[in-house]
Amino acid sequence: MPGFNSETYIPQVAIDCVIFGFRDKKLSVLISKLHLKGEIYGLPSGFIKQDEGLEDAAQRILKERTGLSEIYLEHFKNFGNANRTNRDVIQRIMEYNTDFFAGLDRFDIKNEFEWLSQRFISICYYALVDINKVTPTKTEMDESLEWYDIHALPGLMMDHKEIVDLALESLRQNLDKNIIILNLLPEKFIMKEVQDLYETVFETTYARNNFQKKILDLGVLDRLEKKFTGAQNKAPYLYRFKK
Amino acid sequence: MPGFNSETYIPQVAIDCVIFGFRDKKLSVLISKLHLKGEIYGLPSGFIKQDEGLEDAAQRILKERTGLSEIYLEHFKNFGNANRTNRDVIQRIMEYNTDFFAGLDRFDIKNEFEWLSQRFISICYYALVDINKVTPTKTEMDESLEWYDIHALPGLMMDHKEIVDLALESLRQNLDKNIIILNLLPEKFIMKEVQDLYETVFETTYARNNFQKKILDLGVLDRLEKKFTGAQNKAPYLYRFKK
DNA sequence: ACAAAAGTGTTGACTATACACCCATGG
DNA sequence: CCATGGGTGTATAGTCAACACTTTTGT
Repeated sequence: MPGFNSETYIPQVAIDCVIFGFRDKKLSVLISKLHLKGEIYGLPSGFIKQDEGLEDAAQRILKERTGLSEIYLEHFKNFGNANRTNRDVIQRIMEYNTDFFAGLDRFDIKNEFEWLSQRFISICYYALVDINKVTPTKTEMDESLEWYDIHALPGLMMDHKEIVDLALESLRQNLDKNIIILNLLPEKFIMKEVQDLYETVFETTYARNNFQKKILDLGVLDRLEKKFTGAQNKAPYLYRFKK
Repeated sequence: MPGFNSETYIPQVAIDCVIFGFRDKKLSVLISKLHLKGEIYGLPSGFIKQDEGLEDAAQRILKERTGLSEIYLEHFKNFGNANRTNRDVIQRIMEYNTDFFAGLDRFDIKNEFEWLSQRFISICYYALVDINKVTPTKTEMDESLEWYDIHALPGLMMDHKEIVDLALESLRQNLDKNIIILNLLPEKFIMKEVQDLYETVFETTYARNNFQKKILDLGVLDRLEKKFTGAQNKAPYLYRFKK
């Protein structure tokens, strides 16, 4: 385990990241499973180094898990109830992993666990990534790090489910205002993919022709060559976001 | 000075509040001037107690300064650059107030100033209050606590000007979505006051009749009795927000 | 030639804004 | 009875969704 202390990290403040990806008409979130026993699932998270800005910390956490730099991310909420701690989770880990901890130095364990069981404020970001570019990379804490359909998440620790729900709500609101959807798509895409994405995020359907008109009228897309898929129908155009 | 330490407060995290009030077609913000020499102006702020939630801390800070409870408030941004400290301000205070500090115990000063000169993350809220109900109340840190027109603020310490600007931007966005404007108005008001408020916040003008229609069509107002002002014109109706 | 799906054009409903008018109030 | 500002109705323009039609592709 890494050395957690207030020399290197800001105490009592954590960053939690809801990383959204989109594929096959499904909106997915990257979820980590701890490599200790007890079936503990949670959002990718980390702490803020003393010599590091908030967004920098989030970008570092994201880079560790996805391999990507300069990810689009948005702060959407702080969580900071007075009784907001990891203690339940840590208790459970201790119970399920007595064998593992038996082999470790008592002082080290005490140190780490004291840090982790503090009352924590979580600064929460959601990130939008091109799922094709991501290679989920486990940290030393993780047994697995995988995409889960946002509607089929495993049970998450602490209030992480609530965090995901709020991230989705926030994403919806921001999608209406800004053109950030591009971050979830590959560089070139067809209009149907944009429509699928919107329909997935908002859980509704749109009329094909009106949707196309609405998006094109935004004036943010360049029309490129056609995409021949082999299907026996008219080939759709590829688009790319203007720079 | 109060005893700052990590037993009672979460270290390296502060709360800054932009408190908005409205009167005479002016949007105002409550600004504190430190009672030490050096002309230091800043937003009402404070720290989070270990046994206190984030919003609770903000409400406490607001109550101390305004006397009001259950104030409408909204978190709009965190500030957390790596080099974000009070050190410049503290340096200036020290220089301007050598006489004051000469009389104090060295250890106490060192303690307080070490706390205050840490690298800080600011959790920023804006609050909307009925300016008539507020009695600005100085804390022991303040020489004055007064309303300033948002367009005639004194020079503010650190990045507090930037915080105010972002609060205003955030307020504008939320006004469009939600009906939170009521928090800036007295219980009973006439339509012109609502229009003045919108025009002040958005720095524009609206057609009187269409504005009235738009607001009434929202269906959130109860029409009350007329308000006779003594002016030689038709008396406007008073309104109140529905519960 | 035909099925499937992409692209475009047209209509009608709804909404927002501009314009016009009438009404109450106190001097 | 007049100046002033408040309240309401109507016409027009602009926006958005429903419908209809044409085009392209591979079998």
